[in-house]
Amino acid sequence: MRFDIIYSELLDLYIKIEYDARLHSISFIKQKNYLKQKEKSACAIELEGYFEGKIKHFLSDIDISYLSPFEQKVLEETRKIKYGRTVTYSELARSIGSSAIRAVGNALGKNPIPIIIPCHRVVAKNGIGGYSGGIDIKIRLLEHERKYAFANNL
DNA sequence: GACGATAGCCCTT
DNA sequence: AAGGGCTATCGTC
Repeated sequence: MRFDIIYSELLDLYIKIEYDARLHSISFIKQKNYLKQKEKSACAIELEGYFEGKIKHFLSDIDISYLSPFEQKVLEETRKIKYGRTVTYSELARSIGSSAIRAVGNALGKNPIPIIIPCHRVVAKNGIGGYSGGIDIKIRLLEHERKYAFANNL
């Protein structure tokens, strides 16, 4: 398993990206306690593009095979939400043929690959809902996407 | 069984 | 308008 660290000005946080052949996890960290990598993964480059408002969808291969079937379904469905758009927990549940609205929230809370799996685009019907990494991150990501959503292509 | 990143309804300030 | 209680719903632990 290898990892990269990048810095996000938008969030004022470092982001750790763990991967082997496929992307394994993304986590937000306050301090860069690790050495800088010489070579960045494709995913790290994509993420940097994302924070510049240039990248609007990700091509990186992900590995979430160790999660339960339900969780995988929720996260795969979340991946289909387009840049700058939002969907409610209940809409997401319905789209996978379930009425387990709260279970959807739980599954999203376990998302090991935030941003690439855009769980920040899932909101409550009346309000913003939650975010494991901290609600301020969710708000910033959504504002950032609103800002760039209509800049050019999708 | 209890607990949620829900939702809807029905109160009370 | 905002917040609390109650209930339905269902996948995890």
